[in-house]
Amino acid sequence: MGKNLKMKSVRVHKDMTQADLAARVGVTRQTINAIENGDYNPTINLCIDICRTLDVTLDDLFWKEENDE
Amino acid sequence: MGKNLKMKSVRVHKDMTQADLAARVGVTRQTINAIENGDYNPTINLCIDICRTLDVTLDDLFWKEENDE
DNA sequence: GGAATATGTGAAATATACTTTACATTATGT
DNA sequence: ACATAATGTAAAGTATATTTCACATATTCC
Repeated sequence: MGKNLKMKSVRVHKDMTQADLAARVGVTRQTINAIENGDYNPTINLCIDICRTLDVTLDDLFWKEENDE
Repeated sequence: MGKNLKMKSVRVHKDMTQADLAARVGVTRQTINAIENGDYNPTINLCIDICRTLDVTLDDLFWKEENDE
C-alpha cells in the first residue's frame, strides 16, 4: 500500500507530532503511524476525526484519483 | 448513527439495487444495507470503492460538516 | 557525543467490520 | 390478491482494525 504523504505533510505543517494527533483524535500513536505508512485501512469515522483535527476534508487526505500510482 | 441518505439517493438515481452495488463493489448486500442505514462504520477502502462505483467522491457521500444533526 | 524526543515496527490481545445463512417485511407489477 | 423483487434485520463465524507493551532506530538540540 502507498504511504499517506498528504496526511504527514498536513500534520507536520500544523506542528503536530504523531503522538499529538493520536491524542487529539483519541487513538494510539501506532494507529496514526500505521495510517501514514499505509499499513492499513482505517475506519471512515477515524478518517473523519483525523480530517477535522487537521482542518481538511476526506478528499484532501484520502481520495485518490483513478490513475494514481 | 445517522442513515446515509446521500448514498441511497445516488444509488437509486443510478438505478442500482443494494445487491447490484454490493456485487460491483465486491461486498455483501447486507454490508451495503448496513452502511446506508448507519449501522456501522465502514473501512475507507470500501468507501472509496463505493464512491468510484457511483461516480462521486468521499466528500460527496461521507463527509459531514461540524454542525450536522 | 549524549540526552531527549519522534518515528518505525513486532507480537499478542481485544474490538469490531464483514460474511454467511436465513427469514421477515415492504414495495412493485400484473 | 398474488407473485416477485427489494429491503431490513438477527445470530454465529471469520478477518482485520486498533490496543497494549515493548524495543529499536532516527532526529534534534545542548
